[in-house]
Amino acid sequence: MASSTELLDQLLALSIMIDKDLTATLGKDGLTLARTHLLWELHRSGPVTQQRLAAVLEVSPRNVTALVDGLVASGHVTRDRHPEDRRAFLITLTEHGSAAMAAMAVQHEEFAEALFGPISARDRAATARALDHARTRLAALMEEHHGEGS
Amino acid sequence: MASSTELLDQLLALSIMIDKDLTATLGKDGLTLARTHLLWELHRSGPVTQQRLAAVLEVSPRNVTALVDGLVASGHVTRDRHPEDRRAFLITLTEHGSAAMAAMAVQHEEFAEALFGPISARDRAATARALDHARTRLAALMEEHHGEGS
DNA sequence: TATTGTTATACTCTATAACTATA
DNA sequence: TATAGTTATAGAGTATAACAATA
Repeated sequence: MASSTELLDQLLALSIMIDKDLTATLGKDGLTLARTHLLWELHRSGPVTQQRLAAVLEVSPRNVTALVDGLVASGHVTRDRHPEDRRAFLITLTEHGSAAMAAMAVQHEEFAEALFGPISARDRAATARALDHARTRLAALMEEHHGEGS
Repeated sequence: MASSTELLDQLLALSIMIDKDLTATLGKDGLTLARTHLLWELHRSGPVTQQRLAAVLEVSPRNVTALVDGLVASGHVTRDRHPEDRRAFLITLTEHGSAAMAAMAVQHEEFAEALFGPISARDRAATARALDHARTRLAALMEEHHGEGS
């Protein structure tokens, strides 16, 4: 009968499993979730400044410095002076980083297909509606809490 | 049309939001996700040893020591000598910890109701089917990877 | 000899505050 | 004066390895 609470618990259980699986998979390539998130953004946007990355990833500039340090060391990105603003750096994917993101895009689709492929179109549509509704509601709730907090 | 990939992305986006909201909410009570997870297990099982907690939470015994240290300091649990095994400790919820978990159970249901309450029974059932299927498939995948790894 | 938990050590993610170089 | 990024400092979560006390 799927009560709201059961649904939430199922969602959380699945999230935790995905997180664990992803962490293990990335770990084999010497990557972490946080660093991969940064690489993924770079893949989507092209070269950007660290300030920009901090805004998009919603983490502190200090944190971006650390993440980029690691990714430079692992050869996934380069940190070059910005040609027009000598205060800033441009973070750019190396070939290695690009290849890793291209492979990840493929894996991502395969993963999605493995998890949800065999499900009926009708159930997929219903699930999309439910998740979308939950996301909208949660965004509203967080907006309220934000108001309270400040 | 909700492709598998779109569904996965929606799921991931919602997971991240829930995680963020939960972290913020717990933070107001001086709790963290990892410590709350431990408290929740204690709430379900009653007093147990650290070894037991390490197994259930799937983290290292060393990590449990650190988590319990924090929870003792915040007054959520007590660490008492096991009456029958002098090597071990029994971790027990204090009244404060019990009250926190009782309140959390209520909040959890309210949260689920806010997110999924307004969704039709039919869509909830379809979502439950989809999530359950994904969980089962993922468990199988992880089992395979585990075999490869070792 | 096996188990329970700790100390020692280390890595990652995260944040704030103070500071430097540049705009 | 404002912005980009770093150094300094700190706390949480996580892990392995070596060790103590007890079984």
